[in-house]
Amino acid sequence: MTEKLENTGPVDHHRDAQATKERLLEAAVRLFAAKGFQGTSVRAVTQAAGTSVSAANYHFGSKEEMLGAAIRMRAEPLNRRRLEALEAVERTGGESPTRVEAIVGAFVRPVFELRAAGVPEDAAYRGLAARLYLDTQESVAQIRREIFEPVHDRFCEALHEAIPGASRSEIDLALQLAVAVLVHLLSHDVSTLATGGGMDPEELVSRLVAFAAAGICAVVRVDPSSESNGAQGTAS
Amino acid sequence: MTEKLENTGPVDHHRDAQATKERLLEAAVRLFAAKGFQGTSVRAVTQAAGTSVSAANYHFGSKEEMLGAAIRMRAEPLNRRRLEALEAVERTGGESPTRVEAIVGAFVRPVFELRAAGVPEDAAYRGLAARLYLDTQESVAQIRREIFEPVHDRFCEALHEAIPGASRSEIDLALQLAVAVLVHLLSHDVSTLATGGGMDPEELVSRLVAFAAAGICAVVRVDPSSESNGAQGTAS
DNA sequence: AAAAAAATCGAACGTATGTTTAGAACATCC
DNA sequence: GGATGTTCTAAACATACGTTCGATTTTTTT
Repeated sequence: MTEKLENTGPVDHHRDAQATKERLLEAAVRLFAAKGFQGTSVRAVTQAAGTSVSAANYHFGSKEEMLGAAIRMRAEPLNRRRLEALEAVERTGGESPTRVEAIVGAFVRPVFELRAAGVPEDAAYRGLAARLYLDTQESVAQIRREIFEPVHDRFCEALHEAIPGASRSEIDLALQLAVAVLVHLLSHDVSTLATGGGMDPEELVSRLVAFAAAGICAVVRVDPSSESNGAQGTAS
Repeated sequence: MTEKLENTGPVDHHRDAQATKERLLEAAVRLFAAKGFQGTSVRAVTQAAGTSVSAANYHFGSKEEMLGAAIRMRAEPLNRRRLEALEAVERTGGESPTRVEAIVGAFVRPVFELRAAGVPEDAAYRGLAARLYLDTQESVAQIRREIFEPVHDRFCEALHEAIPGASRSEIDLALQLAVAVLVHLLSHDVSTLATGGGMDPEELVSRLVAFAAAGICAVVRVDPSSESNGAQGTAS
């Protein structure tokens, strides 16, 4: 049992205490984010962490469990901040369109504020979270569901209350699409997108929130009987 | 040199003519779509096509080139239909919000109409197109740019004309976010999403178009000087 | 200080990968 | 009908992968 060790202070039990496990986790976050799960070998992670392959399997048992541990480490502070922000929104009232945008903001903004919250290497984690959403491999999808589904459901409820007329499946679709927009921005380098387009990152996030909130409202407002909605049907 | 062979007609050079190459391409589309590029081995493709590994490398030279050929085969009809639909929209006038939705529809709807256009296995290709957008591996990203960037630029121009007040970078961001929404719907099984939510696929597509169009309009309408836009800044 | 447990390492195992090679079947051309 | 080029195959190749094993070092316990 090497599970807990609260005092991460400057103890010199041996050369670098249990730093190996932490170095492995940080290297895992960075590499999995940069090259994906399948694209990253255990050897690449251990090499980046300055240790051996067997050390990784000693601490995590398998590559998949290593990914799970790396994600859990970073996802928990994110989930906490998201729920905090949502509760803050719920305490202050507001009309429907404004409220939707506030809820979306509570979901989106914490991702970009991890550094401010004291969690380092946030850029790498953003990439990892995006990977999590994009990977369709079952073992990865399982980790994703385990970690993000409770928070997703919680935001669904909040949206449902903010948009009383909508059905549960409409809300669910709307939130899924909003998440897709966020993930897209995360999977591409945010700073590149911003500077390339002449926006500072904060403005980029605001526009993302505006896009998603407007989209959600639009999805939900569609009349359930309308069919000829777009430009052309099956024109050829 | 086995490069070109224009006469794809019913010649019976030997037992099944050049059917091997086509069987390889179809198996490649299906498997790459289902399990991604890295997750699909050359052997899996050749086994599904009922041929040998060396046949694949004989026809394509490498795994990457096999992916490229598979994508090109399916992407060209899609691109053609998208541009046709866009031209149809441009011939008919319309005010800004309606016009944006029509342009988005011209981008989105052809993806779901490939079967109607006579291209089989469209479901598999939808998955492959989504993979293309999600994969960050450079060799895959290169194929994506080569195939989709011209069409993307064309739609950017159309949106730019439909929304006169917006800057080029705003339009680019808006279209990227719209693409993200489409890709998300493609990467998950559309029919599953639809039946699970009690919508028929056509309605789902209409809602997707509505989401993206509303989002685009919202992104572009943001005042370039506003900053306190969302719900909370860095509350904690 | 002796014994026990935990942590780490180098090396190996078995398998799977993308690619290459040498040659067999087949069609086409002179 | 033999020469030629195309299409395909089985086998081998070299490498990379995730995991396991035995031994060694370090820390904790007694």
